[in-house]
Amino acid sequence: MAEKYDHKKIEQKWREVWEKTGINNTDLVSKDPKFYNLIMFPYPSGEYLHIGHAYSDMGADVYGRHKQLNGFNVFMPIGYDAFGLPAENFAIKAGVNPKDSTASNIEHAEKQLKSWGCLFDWSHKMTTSEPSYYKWTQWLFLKLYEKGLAYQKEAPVNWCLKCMTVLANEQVIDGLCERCDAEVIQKNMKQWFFKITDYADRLIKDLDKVDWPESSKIKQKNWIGRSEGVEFKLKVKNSKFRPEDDQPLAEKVDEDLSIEVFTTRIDTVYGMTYVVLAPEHPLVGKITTPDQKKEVEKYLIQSQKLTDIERQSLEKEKTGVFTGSYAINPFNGEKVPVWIADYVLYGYGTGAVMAVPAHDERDFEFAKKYKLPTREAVAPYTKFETKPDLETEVRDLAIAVVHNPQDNTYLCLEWKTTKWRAFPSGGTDGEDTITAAKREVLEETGYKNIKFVKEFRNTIFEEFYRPHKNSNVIAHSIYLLFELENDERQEVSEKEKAQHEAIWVKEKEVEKFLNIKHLKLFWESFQAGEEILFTGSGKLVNSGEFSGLFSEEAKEKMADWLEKKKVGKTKINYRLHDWSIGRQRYWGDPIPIVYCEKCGVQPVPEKDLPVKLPEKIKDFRPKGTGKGPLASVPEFVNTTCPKCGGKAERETDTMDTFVDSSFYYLRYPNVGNDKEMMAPEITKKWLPVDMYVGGAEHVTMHLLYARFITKVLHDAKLIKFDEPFIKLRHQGMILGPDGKKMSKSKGNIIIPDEVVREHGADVFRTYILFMGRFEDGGPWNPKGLVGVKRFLEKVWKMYKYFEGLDSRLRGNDKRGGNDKAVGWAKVSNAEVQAKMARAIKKVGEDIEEFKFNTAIAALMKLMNEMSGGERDFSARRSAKSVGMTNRGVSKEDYEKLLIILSPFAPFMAEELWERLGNKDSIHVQGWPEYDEKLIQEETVTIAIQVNGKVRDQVVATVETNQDEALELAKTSGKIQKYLDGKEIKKVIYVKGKLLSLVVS
RNA sequence: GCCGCGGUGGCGGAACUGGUAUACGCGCAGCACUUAAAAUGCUGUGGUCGUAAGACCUUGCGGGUUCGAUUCCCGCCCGCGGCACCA
Repeated sequence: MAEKYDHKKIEQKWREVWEKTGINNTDLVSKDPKFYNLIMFPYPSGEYLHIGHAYSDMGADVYGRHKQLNGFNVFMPIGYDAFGLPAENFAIKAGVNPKDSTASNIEHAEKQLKSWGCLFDWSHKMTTSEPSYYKWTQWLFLKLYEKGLAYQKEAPVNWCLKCMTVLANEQVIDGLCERCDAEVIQKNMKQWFFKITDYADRLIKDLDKVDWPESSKIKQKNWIGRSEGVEFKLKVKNSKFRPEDDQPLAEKVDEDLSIEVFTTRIDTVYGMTYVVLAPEHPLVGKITTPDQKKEVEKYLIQSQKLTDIERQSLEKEKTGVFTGSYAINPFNGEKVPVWIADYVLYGYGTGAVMAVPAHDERDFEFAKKYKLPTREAVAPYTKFETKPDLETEVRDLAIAVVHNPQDNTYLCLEWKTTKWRAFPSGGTDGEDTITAAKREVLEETGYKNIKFVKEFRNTIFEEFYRPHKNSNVIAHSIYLLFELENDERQEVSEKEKAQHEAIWVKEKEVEKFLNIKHLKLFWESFQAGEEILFTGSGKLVNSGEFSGLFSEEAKEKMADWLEKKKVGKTKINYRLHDWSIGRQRYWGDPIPIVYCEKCGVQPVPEKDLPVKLPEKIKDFRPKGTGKGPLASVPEFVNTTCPKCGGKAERETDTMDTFVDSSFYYLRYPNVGNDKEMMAPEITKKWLPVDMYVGGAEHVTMHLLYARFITKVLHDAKLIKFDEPFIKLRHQGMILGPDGKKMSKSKGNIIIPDEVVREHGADVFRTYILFMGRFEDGGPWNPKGLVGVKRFLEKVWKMYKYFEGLDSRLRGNDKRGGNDKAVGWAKVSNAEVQAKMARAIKKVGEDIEEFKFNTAIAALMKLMNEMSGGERDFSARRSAKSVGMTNRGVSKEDYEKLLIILSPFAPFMAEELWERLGNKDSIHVQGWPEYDEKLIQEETVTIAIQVNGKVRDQVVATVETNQDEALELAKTSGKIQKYLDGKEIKKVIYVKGKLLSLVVS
């Protein structure tokens, strides 16, 4: 029988059989060890499910199937995230009700999903836009409301001009709406928020508990953006104050007015030369002096006009205006001007900052533009190699940087013994630095005529060992630039000569060999004579009682100081904002709140849930009035107060879709339960999720929200765990055949439906996972797919040998009579057994690590080993017709191959399994066992290296020891050639791997 | 700018904990089968030089550590993703 592999027929057949037998419907109460294998549920927004969905689901499915073969009761549920802006926007465009378009989109998605051969349990399907689901979304809202975690506040929110709704920060990309790319502006509105910031610390800390990609953990940490610092108050001199006034400070201080600032660099506070308020800061009006009023108002109007995109654009030059007032630095009592500038954000910290231009890039830039002074407070400190036993002296050091303008080189000393290089330098010992430097140059190098150019004004500390003095020094280094006037030199003393040599070094080399980190940093500024900016940590200077401390220590002491003086305290700030969840749109869960004239804000009682979204609504399009379309449905809006029974109105905002998806994984095992959101027993058994697979783009949104909600429910004692997803893996992106991101305009889209139709799901699955690393994705190559197809067809063809195996042994060589050597033996030969064992191990381990590409490579290799190899002429006739020879493979071997292939090609494996005469499904078999002993190769090839290069290979056993290996090596003619007349100085032996000989 | 990931044959990509770089697949070449083509199978395939044996070179670039580096360290270049005036 030469039946061709017909994927359409086979896949259709098994889809029906599996659906009928319900093989993938998980029995949630059965006792097997459970495995909750979850994919991010699809969002049926109108486009077909794209190749990315297929990639993710297929990878997760292979993993799940492997778990199933290893005895786990695998639950792989499926559902639809159906509410929200994209679905609604799609409906508006199509001119239909979102309910209808969503239904038809789901219908198509379902067909696609079912064609992929995944373990989806359709009996637990759910859709977030159905009342049976969103009842629990509303229930969740009430829980948060109860705990004070859902609240309303007037706040500047992101407002999409096109979608005409509020967006969460996470949904604003580069100042544009994530979904429609329209401009997003800031608007002040009363909004519903979830207090995710209360959980910020735990959301960071608990990342340690989960097995997630490290990069995703880092992304979440950065997104939350915790920063430790201090908040402190600066008193403001009242508005009548003039800088020209020279009154005692105390008299001028307005005790009631103070500016609170937040900083993470309190160690630089002595470098503060001005203070900046954000334009929206409430103090702006109070402290602006009459003569600055005009200017300030002009500036405020001007900055309001800017959109967020413009304001945040880095190219934009910083602008600001002086208020006329001054603030007092509590540390030194100094008065510094207060400015207004829009580079300070009102939404972060206190909306005001202390400006330290010497140590902050933004302040530096601003100060430069407005000619504000700069003051150094922290000096760089570098520790080079020192000798621990020696004493360390502290001294001022004059360092001479002598430039030769003739050839643009610099004068350096190279120590003879250590090759240590440095500029000529010497202690000043109270002497004038220029004189000291000149003297050192003369003594050490002999150059007589050098001209002083300038001194580098920043302090630099360096700690190092001086070979010429055999001592350690902490140097307060003063760099001086000289120019060489002429070559005139005097004789250098013998003592100096013996130690080092004067050399001229090219400009580029200077930075390189001196390896003086901080000088390098400043080299350009130094040459240009510019002021420098140092943003690192170091040793404090010009900082009163704190001078001499290192930054870290100073931060603590200064915070203590502030606390003692009661003007400040340590404070932790987050970039993360509370989650704005209200949407002025139709297609979402109504927020279960009513407003009563008498009782105020009232939550809808649990028993009245769900608050149904009215289905018959004339116009569901957004109005842009700040209120959602539900506001124009009186039957919805008008209700009675749950408390007093009086007249009341419903909240007309709907919830952000991310609320729906923040708990869906909890709901899956509870589908059908309309009494409670989570039944304790089943929830305890199935959660948390064991493996979660989905795109990395959800790290800062969905995954963060889901973790937050899980923690809230944990704290409410509704669940025992506080992390929802134990393991997380991301799929990479599948690119078009041209290596570019797939897009309609580029015309490089691969449609999953077409791949299934043309090649079948098995080829699709196997190819897409073979392409490259799962987390990397890569370009889709139709030619590469051919290779995978060939491989599967080979597996298919092999079946012919086993057809009717029970009645007659295949391949019995009728002519030669030597069935063992050439035929399909009943008992497979040892070689095949060993290769099989290795493949079983490798494929299993690789799937476990999501290394599907190498697992498939191992399967291909096994197939080649089982079918290819030496030419078998006795079987030639069959080799011709079926395209392969053989190596003595038994039916059992073939079955094992099918089992380990089945996660990748579930349809074909099932079909062949059945054809071999098996009654039950291949997918409920056990992962084949193998004998560990067979894994070990008994003979190994040992590489022989001579002086690091492989020169020959010898065959040995795993047991071969170093001496034996050496003997073997010596017998090799190739090796002898290299050993001839030489002495073996060193032998390194890695058992079973290589022998490395060092000869000379 | 900051954070993260990556750079390996003609191409997609392998490589344990520092131990024979290029597994597996594509492509290409030769052979077999065929009247022929396709399909299939077998063999070969990093580069340069060489008739050959072989030699030398090779994991983005430049240094370093090591008997030995794709792997570790230092300094760069390029690509991708995220954040972006967060004080």
